[in-house]
Amino acid sequence: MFVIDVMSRVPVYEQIIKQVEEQVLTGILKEGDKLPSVRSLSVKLSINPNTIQKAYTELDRRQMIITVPGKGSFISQKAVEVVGASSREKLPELTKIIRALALAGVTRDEIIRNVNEVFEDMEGEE
Amino acid sequence: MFVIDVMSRVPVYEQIIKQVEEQVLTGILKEGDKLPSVRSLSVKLSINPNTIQKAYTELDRRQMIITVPGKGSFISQKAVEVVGASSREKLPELTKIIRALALAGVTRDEIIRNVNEVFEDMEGEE
DNA sequence: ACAACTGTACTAATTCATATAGTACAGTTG
DNA sequence: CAACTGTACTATATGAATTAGTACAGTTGT
Repeated sequence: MFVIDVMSRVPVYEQIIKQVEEQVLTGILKEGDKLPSVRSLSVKLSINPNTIQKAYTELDRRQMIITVPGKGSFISQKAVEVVGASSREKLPELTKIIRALALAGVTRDEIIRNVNEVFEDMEGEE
Repeated sequence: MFVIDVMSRVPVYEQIIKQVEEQVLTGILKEGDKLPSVRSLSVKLSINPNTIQKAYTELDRRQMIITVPGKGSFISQKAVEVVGASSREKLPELTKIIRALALAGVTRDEIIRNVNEVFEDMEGEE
């Protein structure tokens, strides 16, 4: 369900958040789907429960999931909308990377080819 | 010369390295240019000299600069080549961001428009 | 009612990279 | 010789991330 790299400089709780977002976007996780419980996931990943809880608390704050005490945490109805909006905020980041690549001598055609490849790959997956 | 954000999660020494790389790529820094001395830069930026030294040591290890004990640190002849090569390694990162944007509903046209804008802006600057 | 699950809250301790502080040594410049 | 340059080293401090442990409360199924 989740793959954690404990050596990464990205905090574990952020890795979890990111992977939930990705799986919501790709449709792996849909509205109403239940996330693993804090305790069970902590066992599966060999991560302290508090770290998992931190991720879940943040996901709940963003309204990506709805947590019901005693029942569990579930993907919210607004999840796709929320993560879609936050992803759009990455457009400036895209611009920065393109600039860096361009300065390094990567051509416009090369980048556009890359863009097209990504879209074609994704259409192939659907 | 350098702008440091001490609140950033990116370490100060990495910020310095990044800005030297950028300035080499944009031509602000050219072969033979002298970097500020470790001590003077530490005063300018109000950063501990050891932090500056860490950045310079790493730049030297990458052969971006050549340091001459007693004289100073200078942009190397290989600098553009080195930073260009490392920037190319960011192509996979570009792919990841494009995927995320695409999943979030950003269209192919929208992204390609962004690519073209960046290149047109850069041509305007030259 | 009870056992086994669920989320939540809280304090304390630990770990680690980053950054700071201070000192010392050696080469260069004018 | 004074004032600069880079380098090396140890010790300390800081703060985020993580771990550890405990406790409380709601839900589920038998």
